[in-house]
Amino acid sequence: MEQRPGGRSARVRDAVRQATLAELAEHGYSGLTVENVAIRSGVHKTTVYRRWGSVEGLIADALELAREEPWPIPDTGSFRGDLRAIVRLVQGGFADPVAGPISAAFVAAAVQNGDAARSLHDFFMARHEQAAEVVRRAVERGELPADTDGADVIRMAVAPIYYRLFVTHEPVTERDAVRAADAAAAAARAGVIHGDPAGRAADQ
Amino acid sequence: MEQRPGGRSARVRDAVRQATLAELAEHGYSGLTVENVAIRSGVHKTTVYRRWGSVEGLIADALELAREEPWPIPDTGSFRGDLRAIVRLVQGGFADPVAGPISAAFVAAAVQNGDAARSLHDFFMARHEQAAEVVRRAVERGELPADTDGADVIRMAVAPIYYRLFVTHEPVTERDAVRAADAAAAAARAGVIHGDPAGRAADQ
DNA sequence: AGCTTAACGCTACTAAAGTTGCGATTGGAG
DNA sequence: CTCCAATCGCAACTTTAGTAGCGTTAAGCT
Repeated sequence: MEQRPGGRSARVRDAVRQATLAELAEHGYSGLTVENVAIRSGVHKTTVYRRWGSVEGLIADALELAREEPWPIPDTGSFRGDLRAIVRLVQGGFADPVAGPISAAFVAAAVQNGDAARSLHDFFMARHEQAAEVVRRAVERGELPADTDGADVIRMAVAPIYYRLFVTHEPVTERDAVRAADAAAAAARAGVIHGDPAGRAADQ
Repeated sequence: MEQRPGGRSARVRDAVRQATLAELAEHGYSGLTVENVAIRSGVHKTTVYRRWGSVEGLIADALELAREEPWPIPDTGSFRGDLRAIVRLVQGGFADPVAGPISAAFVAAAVQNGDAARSLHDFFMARHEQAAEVVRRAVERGELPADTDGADVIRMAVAPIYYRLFVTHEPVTERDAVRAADAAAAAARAGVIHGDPAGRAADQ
């Protein structure tokens, strides 16, 4: 009756997760197939289908793994510097030949599959909350209005990167990243990205 | 040797295009299949495969149709008003039960297929260029610095909408749209979104 | 150690996606 | 009007994705 997280199941899960990431890095999302993951992991095809259901299930599971590892929140001393560092970290991640395709695959999978979308949603909520730390510090330093919505500042800063990558399919340079960060910083400083009067704290 | 744009081919193409849009509106991108489009259009499955190749090809073609029809660029008298109107138009489009799924399908298809990505790229380049008109007017009125990058202001304004919809999968309210527009306006007014010194006019 | 059973491996099967070859239309030029 | 070639319709086929049934393995408990 009890689960068996300590034994074979755990080994299988790890093998499949790792194979999924490796396949994603090599062939991207459109080249990801259950059969190839099964072969690479040494786990049988039927088993993968039983436990993960589909390609999107594999990705949703890999996302949980990605969510666990924390994020280096910068502390440069200035708000503009922190924000620039965050956005450049995002841009650099997508430019990386290994991490880039994997991250892009997560976004691509979530566009199609509800489970992956939920996983990605949770992932970003955690990221926004972590990154909002730089806004809190800026408020304490008096650089920003007290009612600034931290998570929304992060959204404004990184959104143009994702917009270029996944919507308009334009190239993204480091210069674009810096500009997006500066734009969000300017808007925050102008007091435009303020917290809501009505309770909207819990999104969704 | 010559093409035959006037005859049967044109009829077939129109039928398939229309069937594609209808199927997208009903079942969304994940429910779009070549076979159903073939049945609905009255065109044989093989023919659709030969001319469009795949589901993504169908969408890429439908996109060209969408690109042709022009866009109502607002003229409210103030830059902030114009920008708000544009972003709310985008947000409203995705909220529409008919246009929403179709637009979302375009984005979803482009994430996976190179042809669809190119089509969508061209589509947005045209849109940005058209919408940048509101920035030009604002510059003439003296509301913005002369070297403001019009297309980039539009990008900053609409990016958070797409970011929420297709990346973080958060709900998008009208309030979010207004805030995104105001943030971009504030950044533009602060002179952060300025044109490049080195020639980067031709993107890509 | 021995037992129980959740989880896995394997083969065979079904369903759906996509392809091929050929004969039938049809638009357009002489 | 006649002919030609591009395009389409059609049926059969191949390939790939996903499922079902059943025997086998091994984790965890006594």
